[in-house]
Amino acid sequence: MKNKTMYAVLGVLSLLGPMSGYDIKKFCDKSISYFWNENFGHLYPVLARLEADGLIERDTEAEDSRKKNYKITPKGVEVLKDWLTLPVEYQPERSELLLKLSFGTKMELEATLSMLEAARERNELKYKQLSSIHSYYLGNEEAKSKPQYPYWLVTLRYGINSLEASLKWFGETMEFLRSYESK
Amino acid sequence: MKNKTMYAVLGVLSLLGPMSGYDIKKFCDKSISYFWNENFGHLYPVLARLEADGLIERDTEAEDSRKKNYKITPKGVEVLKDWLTLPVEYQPERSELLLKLSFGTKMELEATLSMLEAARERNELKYKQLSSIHSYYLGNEEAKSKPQYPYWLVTLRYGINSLEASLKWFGETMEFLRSYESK
DNA sequence: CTAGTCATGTAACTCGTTACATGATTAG
DNA sequence: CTAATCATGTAACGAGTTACATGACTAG
Repeated sequence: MKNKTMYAVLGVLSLLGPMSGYDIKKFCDKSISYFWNENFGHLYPVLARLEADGLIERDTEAEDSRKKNYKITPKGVEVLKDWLTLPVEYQPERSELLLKLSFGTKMELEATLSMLEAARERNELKYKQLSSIHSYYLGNEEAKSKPQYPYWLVTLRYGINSLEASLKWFGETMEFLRSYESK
Repeated sequence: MKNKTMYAVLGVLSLLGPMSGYDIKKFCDKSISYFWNENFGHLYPVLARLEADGLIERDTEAEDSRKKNYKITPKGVEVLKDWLTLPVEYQPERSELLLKLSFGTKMELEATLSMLEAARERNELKYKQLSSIHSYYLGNEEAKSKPQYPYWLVTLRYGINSLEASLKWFGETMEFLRSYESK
Protein backbone atom coordinates (compact mmCIF):
# COMPACT_ATOMS: atom_id res chain seq x y z
CA MET A 1 0.00 0.00 0.00
CA LYS A 2 2.53 2.53 -1.13
CA ASN A 3 1.75 6.23 -1.25
CA LYS A 4 -0.54 6.66 -4.22
CA THR A 5 -1.34 10.30 -3.59
CA MET A 6 2.06 11.23 -4.94
CA TYR A 7 1.40 9.47 -8.23
CA ALA A 8 -2.00 11.06 -8.49
CA VAL A 9 -0.34 14.47 -8.05
CA LEU A 10 2.34 13.73 -10.63
CA GLY A 11 -0.23 12.47 -13.10
CA VAL A 12 -2.56 15.42 -12.71
CA LEU A 13 0.29 17.91 -13.04
CA SER A 14 1.63 16.14 -16.11
CA LEU A 15 -1.78 16.11 -17.77
CA LEU A 16 -3.15 19.52 -16.83
CA GLY A 17 -0.03 21.63 -16.32
CA PRO A 18 0.96 23.82 -13.34
CA MET A 19 -1.52 23.79 -10.46
CA SER A 20 -1.73 24.50 -6.76
CA GLY A 21 -2.61 21.97 -4.08
CA TYR A 22 -5.98 23.60 -3.76
CA ASP A 23 -6.61 23.25 -7.48
CA ILE A 24 -5.58 19.61 -7.47
CA LYS A 25 -8.06 18.93 -4.70
CA LYS A 26 -10.78 20.82 -6.57
CA PHE A 27 -10.06 18.86 -9.71
CA CYS A 28 -10.34 15.57 -7.83
CA ASP A 29 -13.64 16.55 -6.25
CA LYS A 30 -15.13 17.84 -9.45
CA SER A 31 -13.89 15.49 -12.13
CA ILE A 32 -12.58 12.19 -10.82
CA SER A 33 -14.19 11.73 -7.42
CA TYR A 34 -16.07 8.70 -8.72
CA PHE A 35 -12.75 6.84 -8.79
CA TRP A 36 -10.23 8.98 -6.91
CA ASN A 37 -10.26 11.20 -3.83
CA GLU A 38 -7.77 13.30 -1.95
CA ASN A 39 -7.88 15.39 1.19
CA PHE A 40 -5.83 18.40 2.21
CA GLY A 41 -4.34 16.85 5.30
CA HIS A 42 -2.53 14.34 3.16
CA LEU A 43 -2.11 16.32 -0.02
CA TYR A 44 -0.12 19.26 1.33
CA PRO A 45 2.54 17.21 3.08
CA VAL A 46 2.91 15.08 -0.05
CA LEU A 47 3.40 18.20 -2.17
CA ALA A 48 6.11 19.38 0.21
CA ARG A 49 7.86 16.05 -0.02
CA LEU A 50 7.59 15.85 -3.78
CA GLU A 51 9.20 19.28 -4.00
CA ALA A 52 11.96 18.31 -1.57
CA ASP A 53 12.64 15.23 -3.71
CA GLY A 54 12.78 17.31 -6.87
CA LEU A 55 9.82 15.62 -8.57
CA ILE A 56 7.86 18.86 -8.74
CA GLU A 57 8.91 22.51 -8.46
CA ARG A 58 7.37 25.93 -7.90
CA ASP A 59 6.19 27.59 -11.06
CA THR A 60 7.32 31.20 -10.79
CA GLU A 61 5.51 32.34 -13.93
CA ALA A 62 2.00 33.73 -13.66
CA GLU A 63 2.21 33.92 -9.90
CA ASP A 64 -1.23 34.40 -8.34
CA SER A 65 0.09 36.02 -5.16
CA ARG A 66 -1.35 33.58 -2.65
CA LYS A 67 -1.29 30.39 -4.70
CA LYS A 68 1.63 27.99 -4.78
CA ASN A 69 1.68 26.64 -8.30
CA TYR A 70 3.68 23.50 -8.89
CA LYS A 71 4.86 21.96 -12.12
CA ILE A 72 6.26 18.50 -12.68
CA THR A 73 10.02 18.14 -13.33
CA PRO A 74 11.66 15.76 -15.84
CA LYS A 75 12.61 13.57 -12.90
CA GLY A 76 8.97 13.60 -11.81
CA VAL A 77 7.86 12.53 -15.28
CA GLU A 78 10.27 9.63 -15.13
CA VAL A 79 9.00 8.47 -11.75
CA LEU A 80 5.42 8.74 -12.99
CA LYS A 81 6.14 6.70 -16.11
CA ASP A 82 7.92 4.01 -14.14
CA TRP A 83 4.91 3.67 -11.89
CA LEU A 84 2.47 3.58 -14.79
CA THR A 85 4.12 0.50 -16.28
CA LEU A 86 4.00 -1.39 -12.98
CA PRO A 87 1.09 -3.82 -12.64
CA VAL A 88 -1.89 -2.57 -10.66
CA GLU A 89 -1.49 -3.57 -7.01
CA TYR A 90 -3.93 -6.03 -5.54
CA GLN A 91 -6.31 -4.23 -3.20
CA PRO A 92 -7.99 -6.41 -0.54
CA GLU A 93 -11.74 -5.96 -0.76
CA ARG A 94 -13.69 -4.42 2.13
CA SER A 95 -17.34 -3.73 1.54
CA GLU A 96 -19.25 -2.62 4.60
CA LEU A 97 -22.51 -3.10 2.75
CA LEU A 98 -21.82 -6.74 1.99
CA LEU A 99 -20.47 -7.37 5.46
CA LYS A 100 -23.67 -6.08 7.01
CA LEU A 101 -25.78 -7.93 4.51
CA SER A 102 -24.03 -11.20 5.30
CA PHE A 103 -25.11 -10.68 8.93
CA GLY A 104 -28.67 -10.23 7.72
CA THR A 105 -30.09 -12.87 10.06
CA LYS A 106 -29.07 -10.66 13.01
CA MET A 107 -31.33 -7.79 12.01
CA GLU A 108 -34.91 -7.10 11.03
CA LEU A 109 -35.74 -7.61 7.38
CA GLU A 110 -37.12 -4.08 7.23
CA ALA A 111 -33.82 -2.66 8.51
CA THR A 112 -31.91 -4.64 5.92
CA LEU A 113 -34.19 -3.44 3.17
CA SER A 114 -33.95 0.19 4.16
CA MET A 115 -30.16 -0.07 4.33
CA LEU A 116 -30.22 -1.49 0.81
CA GLU A 117 -32.65 1.16 -0.35
CA ALA A 118 -30.46 3.98 0.97
CA ALA A 119 -27.42 2.55 -0.78
CA ARG A 120 -29.37 2.03 -3.97
CA GLU A 121 -30.52 5.65 -3.99
CA ARG A 122 -26.97 6.91 -3.55
CA ASN A 123 -25.89 4.78 -6.48
CA GLU A 124 -28.76 5.93 -8.61
CA LEU A 125 -27.82 9.54 -8.01
CA LYS A 126 -24.21 8.89 -8.97
CA TYR A 127 -25.38 6.98 -12.01
CA LYS A 128 -27.40 9.95 -13.22
CA GLN A 129 -24.54 12.33 -12.66
CA LEU A 130 -22.08 10.20 -14.57
CA SER A 131 -24.55 9.58 -17.37
CA SER A 132 -25.09 13.27 -17.88
CA ILE A 133 -21.34 13.89 -18.00
CA HIS A 134 -21.10 11.07 -20.51
CA SER A 135 -23.65 12.55 -22.87
CA TYR A 136 -22.04 15.95 -22.50
CA TYR A 137 -18.73 14.42 -23.57
CA LEU A 138 -20.22 12.73 -26.60
CA GLY A 139 -21.69 15.96 -27.89
CA ASN A 140 -18.77 18.27 -27.14
CA GLU A 141 -16.25 18.77 -29.95
CA GLU A 142 -13.70 20.49 -27.73
CA ALA A 143 -13.64 17.60 -25.28
CA LYS A 144 -13.33 15.15 -28.15
CA SER A 145 -10.31 16.92 -29.59
CA LYS A 146 -8.21 16.42 -26.45
CA PRO A 147 -5.70 13.57 -26.41
CA GLN A 148 -7.06 12.32 -23.09
CA TYR A 149 -10.52 11.94 -24.58
CA PRO A 150 -10.55 8.17 -25.18
CA TYR A 151 -9.12 7.45 -21.74
CA TRP A 152 -11.50 9.71 -19.88
CA LEU A 153 -14.36 8.23 -21.82
CA VAL A 154 -13.53 4.67 -20.82
CA THR A 155 -13.00 5.51 -17.15
CA LEU A 156 -16.36 7.21 -17.19
CA ARG A 157 -17.89 4.14 -18.75
CA TYR A 158 -16.36 2.00 -16.05
CA GLY A 159 -18.23 4.01 -13.46
CA ILE A 160 -21.49 3.97 -15.38
CA ASN A 161 -21.18 0.29 -16.13
CA SER A 162 -20.52 -0.65 -12.50
CA LEU A 163 -23.34 1.47 -11.20
CA GLU A 164 -25.74 0.03 -13.75
CA ALA A 165 -24.80 -3.48 -12.65
CA SER A 166 -25.17 -2.60 -8.99
CA LEU A 167 -28.60 -1.04 -9.56
CA LYS A 168 -29.73 -4.20 -11.24
CA TRP A 169 -28.45 -6.22 -8.27
CA PHE A 170 -30.18 -3.95 -5.75
CA GLY A 171 -33.49 -4.41 -7.47
CA GLU A 172 -33.20 -8.18 -7.73
CA THR A 173 -31.89 -8.53 -4.20
CA MET A 174 -34.60 -6.51 -2.50
CA GLU A 175 -37.22 -8.39 -4.44
CA PHE A 176 -35.63 -11.73 -3.59
CA LEU A 177 -35.29 -11.05 0.13
CA ARG A 178 -38.88 -9.90 0.39
CA SER A 179 -40.25 -12.94 -1.38
CA TYR A 180 -37.94 -15.31 0.48
CA GLU A 181 -39.18 -14.04 3.82
CA SER A 182 -42.85 -14.30 2.93
CA LYS A 183 -42.63 -18.02 2.14
CA MET B 1 -13.47 5.23 9.05
CA LYS B 2 -14.17 3.60 12.39
CA ASN B 3 -12.73 0.24 13.28
CA LYS B 4 -14.70 -2.21 11.21
CA THR B 5 -12.61 -5.22 12.09
CA MET B 6 -14.33 -5.33 15.47
CA TYR B 7 -17.77 -5.52 13.88
CA ALA B 8 -16.60 -8.18 11.48
CA VAL B 9 -15.38 -10.21 14.48
CA LEU B 10 -18.61 -9.72 16.39
CA GLY B 11 -20.67 -10.67 13.37
CA VAL B 12 -18.69 -13.79 12.58
CA LEU B 13 -18.79 -14.95 16.19
CA SER B 14 -22.52 -14.32 16.42
CA LEU B 15 -23.19 -16.26 13.22
CA LEU B 16 -20.79 -19.15 13.53
CA GLY B 17 -20.34 -19.55 17.27
CA PRO B 18 -17.12 -19.71 19.33
CA MET B 19 -13.92 -19.37 17.30
CA SER B 20 -10.27 -18.46 17.67
CA GLY B 21 -8.55 -15.54 15.97
CA TYR B 22 -6.86 -17.99 13.68
CA ASP B 23 -10.19 -19.51 12.70
CA ILE B 24 -11.74 -16.12 12.04
CA LYS B 25 -8.88 -15.28 9.72
CA LYS B 26 -9.24 -18.63 7.96
CA PHE B 27 -12.95 -18.09 7.54
CA CYS B 28 -12.35 -14.65 6.00
CA ASP B 29 -9.78 -16.00 3.57
CA LYS B 30 -11.83 -18.98 2.57
CA SER B 31 -15.40 -17.72 2.47
CA ILE B 32 -15.71 -13.95 2.31
CA SER B 33 -12.42 -12.70 0.91
CA TYR B 34 -14.24 -11.42 -2.18
CA PHE B 35 -15.78 -8.73 -0.01
CA TRP B 36 -13.92 -8.78 3.32
CA ASN B 37 -10.33 -9.31 4.45
CA GLU B 38 -8.48 -9.33 7.72
CA ASN B 39 -4.89 -9.78 8.74
CA PHE B 40 -3.37 -11.09 11.96
CA GLY B 41 -1.50 -7.94 12.85
CA HIS B 42 -4.77 -6.11 13.24
CA LEU B 43 -7.02 -8.97 14.24
CA TYR B 44 -5.24 -10.10 17.41
CA PRO B 45 -5.05 -6.67 19.04
CA VAL B 46 -8.72 -6.11 18.22
CA LEU B 47 -9.64 -9.42 19.86
CA ALA B 48 -7.74 -8.40 22.98
CA ARG B 49 -9.55 -5.09 23.10
CA LEU B 50 -12.96 -6.63 22.52
CA GLU B 51 -12.32 -8.97 25.43
CA ALA B 52 -11.16 -6.12 27.65
CA ASP B 53 -14.35 -4.23 26.78
CA GLY B 54 -16.48 -7.25 27.59
CA LEU B 55 -17.90 -7.66 24.08
CA ILE B 56 -16.41 -11.12 23.71
CA GLU B 57 -15.12 -13.64 26.25
CA ARG B 58 -13.03 -16.79 26.39
CA ASP B 59 -14.99 -19.94 25.83
CA THR B 60 -13.76 -22.41 28.44
CA GLU B 61 -15.75 -25.34 27.08
CA ALA B 62 -14.17 -27.65 24.52
CA GLU B 63 -10.74 -26.16 25.09
CA ASP B 64 -8.33 -27.12 22.31
CA SER B 65 -5.20 -26.63 24.41
CA ARG B 66 -3.43 -24.06 22.26
CA LYS B 67 -6.43 -22.29 20.77
CA LYS B 68 -8.07 -19.26 22.36
CA ASN B 69 -11.74 -19.64 21.56
CA TYR B 70 -13.89 -16.56 21.95
CA LYS B 71 -17.64 -16.24 22.13
CA ILE B 72 -19.71 -13.10 21.85
CA THR B 73 -21.33 -11.71 25.02
CA PRO B 74 -24.84 -10.22 25.30
CA LYS B 75 -23.21 -6.80 25.41
CA GLY B 76 -21.34 -7.69 22.23
CA VAL B 77 -24.59 -8.70 20.53
CA GLU B 78 -26.07 -5.36 21.44
CA VAL B 79 -23.13 -3.42 20.03
CA LEU B 80 -23.29 -5.48 16.84
CA LYS B 81 -27.01 -4.88 16.39
CA ASP B 82 -26.64 -1.15 16.97
CA TRP B 83 -24.00 -1.00 14.28
CA LEU B 84 -26.07 -3.07 11.85
CA THR B 85 -28.92 -0.56 11.89
CA LEU B 86 -26.60 2.37 11.20
CA PRO B 87 -26.45 3.47 7.56
CA VAL B 88 -23.49 2.21 5.57
CA GLU B 89 -20.67 4.75 5.75
CA TYR B 90 -19.63 6.53 2.60
CA GLN B 91 -16.31 5.16 1.41
CA PRO B 92 -14.27 7.50 -0.82
CA GLU B 93 -13.39 5.68 -4.03
CA ARG B 94 -9.77 4.95 -4.91
CA SER B 95 -9.15 2.82 -7.95
CA GLU B 96 -5.54 2.53 -8.96
CA LEU B 97 -6.58 0.95 -12.24
CA LEU B 98 -8.75 3.89 -13.26
CA LEU B 99 -6.19 6.40 -12.06
CA LYS B 100 -3.55 4.83 -14.27
CA LEU B 101 -5.95 4.53 -17.15
CA SER B 102 -6.86 8.21 -16.91
CA PHE B 103 -3.15 8.96 -17.42
CA GLY B 104 -3.19 6.78 -20.51
CA THR B 105 -1.70 9.47 -22.76
CA LYS B 106 1.49 9.27 -20.69
CA MET B 107 2.20 5.66 -21.55
CA GLU B 108 2.45 3.37 -24.54
CA LEU B 109 -0.84 1.92 -25.77
CA GLU B 110 0.65 -1.56 -25.50
CA ALA B 111 1.52 -1.01 -21.85
CA THR B 112 -2.00 0.21 -21.14
CA LEU B 113 -3.48 -2.78 -22.87
CA SER B 114 -1.33 -5.29 -21.03
CA MET B 115 -2.20 -3.63 -17.73
CA LEU B 116 -5.87 -4.01 -18.63
CA GLU B 117 -5.37 -7.57 -19.77
CA ALA B 118 -3.69 -8.53 -16.49
CA ALA B 119 -6.53 -7.01 -14.49
CA ARG B 120 -9.10 -8.66 -16.71
CA GLU B 121 -7.53 -12.06 -16.18
CA ARG B 122 -7.55 -11.64 -12.41
CA ASN B 123 -11.22 -10.74 -12.56
CA GLU B 124 -12.02 -13.65 -14.80
CA LEU B 125 -10.42 -16.05 -12.36
CA LYS B 126 -12.38 -14.61 -9.45
CA TYR B 127 -15.52 -14.76 -11.55
CA LYS B 128 -15.05 -18.46 -12.19
CA GLN B 129 -14.37 -19.17 -8.54
CA LEU B 130 -17.47 -17.34 -7.38
CA SER B 131 -19.61 -18.92 -10.06
CA SER B 132 -18.60 -22.40 -9.00
CA ILE B 133 -19.41 -21.59 -5.37
CA HIS B 134 -22.74 -20.25 -6.54
CA SER B 135 -23.71 -23.41 -8.36
CA TYR B 136 -22.54 -25.50 -5.43
CA TYR B 137 -24.87 -23.48 -3.18
CA LEU B 138 -27.84 -23.93 -5.47
CA GLY B 139 -27.47 -27.70 -5.48
CA ASN B 140 -26.68 -28.22 -1.81
CA GLU B 141 -29.63 -28.93 0.47
CA GLU B 142 -27.65 -28.49 3.66
CA ALA B 143 -26.51 -25.00 2.65
CA LYS B 144 -30.06 -24.12 1.66
CA SER B 145 -31.44 -25.09 5.03
CA LYS B 146 -29.32 -22.56 6.93
CA PRO B 147 -30.93 -19.29 7.97
CA GLN B 148 -28.05 -17.32 6.44
CA TYR B 149 -28.67 -18.91 3.07
CA PRO B 150 -30.60 -16.06 1.36
CA TYR B 151 -28.10 -13.47 2.60
CA TRP B 152 -25.03 -15.40 1.56
CA LEU B 153 -26.60 -16.04 -1.79
CA VAL B 154 -27.19 -12.37 -2.51
CA THR B 155 -23.71 -11.29 -1.41
CA LEU B 156 -22.31 -13.94 -3.70
CA ARG B 157 -24.45 -12.62 -6.51
CA TYR B 158 -23.16 -9.14 -5.86
CA GLY B 159 -19.65 -10.37 -6.50
CA ILE B 160 -20.60 -12.32 -9.58
CA ASN B 161 -22.69 -9.49 -10.94
CA SER B 162 -19.90 -6.91 -10.49
CA LEU B 163 -17.30 -9.12 -12.02
CA GLU B 164 -19.52 -9.90 -14.98
CA ALA B 165 -20.03 -6.18 -15.57
CA SER B 166 -16.33 -5.47 -15.27
CA LEU B 167 -15.43 -8.24 -17.71
CA LYS B 168 -17.82 -6.75 -20.22
CA TRP B 169 -16.18 -3.37 -19.72
CA PHE B 170 -12.67 -4.76 -20.12
CA GLY B 171 -13.58 -6.32 -23.44
CA GLU B 172 -15.23 -3.20 -24.81
CA THR B 173 -12.49 -0.93 -23.52
CA MET B 174 -9.58 -2.84 -24.97
CA GLU B 175 -11.38 -3.06 -28.29
CA PHE B 176 -12.21 0.65 -28.23
CA LEU B 177 -8.69 1.80 -27.35
CA ARG B 178 -7.18 -0.34 -30.08
CA SER B 179 -9.53 0.92 -32.73
CA TYR B 180 -9.29 4.53 -31.54
CA GLU B 181 -5.51 4.46 -31.87
CA SER B 182 -5.51 2.99 -35.36
CA LYS B 183 -7.63 5.79 -36.79
C1' DC C 1 -19.27 44.63 8.51
C1' DT C 2 -19.79 40.07 8.32
C1' DA C 3 -20.17 35.64 6.50
C1' DG C 4 -18.32 32.72 3.22
C1' DT C 5 -14.89 31.01 0.28
C1' DC C 6 -9.91 30.82 -1.10
C1' DA C 7 -5.66 28.86 0.23
C1' DT C 8 -2.16 26.59 2.95
C1' DG C 9 -0.88 24.19 6.46
C1' DT C 10 -0.12 21.26 11.18
C1' DA C 11 -1.03 17.92 15.03
C1' DA C 12 -3.09 14.09 16.74
C1' DC C 13 -4.91 10.06 15.66
C1' DT C 14 -6.56 5.53 13.90
C1' DC C 15 -6.58 1.94 10.87
C1' DG C 16 -4.43 -1.46 8.72
C1' DT C 17 0.10 -3.59 6.72
C1' DT C 18 4.56 -5.79 7.02
C1' DA C 19 7.88 -8.09 9.12
C1' DC C 20 9.43 -10.55 12.70
C1' DA C 21 9.43 -13.80 16.85
C1' DT C 22 8.07 -17.81 19.21
C1' DG C 23 6.63 -22.31 20.37
C1' DA C 24 3.81 -26.37 19.54
C1' DT C 25 2.22 -29.97 16.54
C1' DT C 26 2.06 -32.79 12.42
C1' DA C 27 3.43 -35.05 7.91
C1' DG C 28 6.84 -37.10 5.09
C1' DC D 1 14.79 -35.27 11.55
C1' DT D 2 13.02 -31.71 9.18
C1' DA D 3 9.89 -28.91 6.90
C1' DA D 4 5.42 -27.25 6.98
C1' DT D 5 1.51 -25.71 9.21
C1' DC D 6 -0.95 -24.27 13.47
C1' DA D 7 -1.50 -20.51 16.55
C1' DT D 8 -0.66 -16.21 18.90
C1' DG D 9 1.36 -12.32 19.25
C1' DT D 10 4.40 -7.58 18.98
C1' DA D 11 6.90 -3.56 16.96
C1' DA D 12 7.54 -0.39 13.58
C1' DC D 13 5.64 1.86 10.10
C1' DG D 14 2.86 4.44 6.64
C1' DA D 15 -1.34 6.04 4.65
C1' DG D 16 -5.00 8.63 5.10
C1' DT D 17 -8.66 11.16 8.18
C1' DT D 18 -10.28 14.74 11.26
C1' DA D 19 -10.05 18.73 13.44
C1' DC D 20 -8.11 22.84 14.03
C1' DA D 21 -5.53 27.34 12.95
C1' DT D 22 -4.52 31.15 10.17
C1' DG D 23 -4.80 34.88 7.03
C1' DA D 24 -6.43 36.99 2.76
C1' DC D 25 -9.96 38.16 -0.32
C1' DT D 26 -14.89 38.77 -1.80
C1' DA D 27 -20.10 39.20 -1.99
C1' DG D 28 -24.10 40.75 0.20
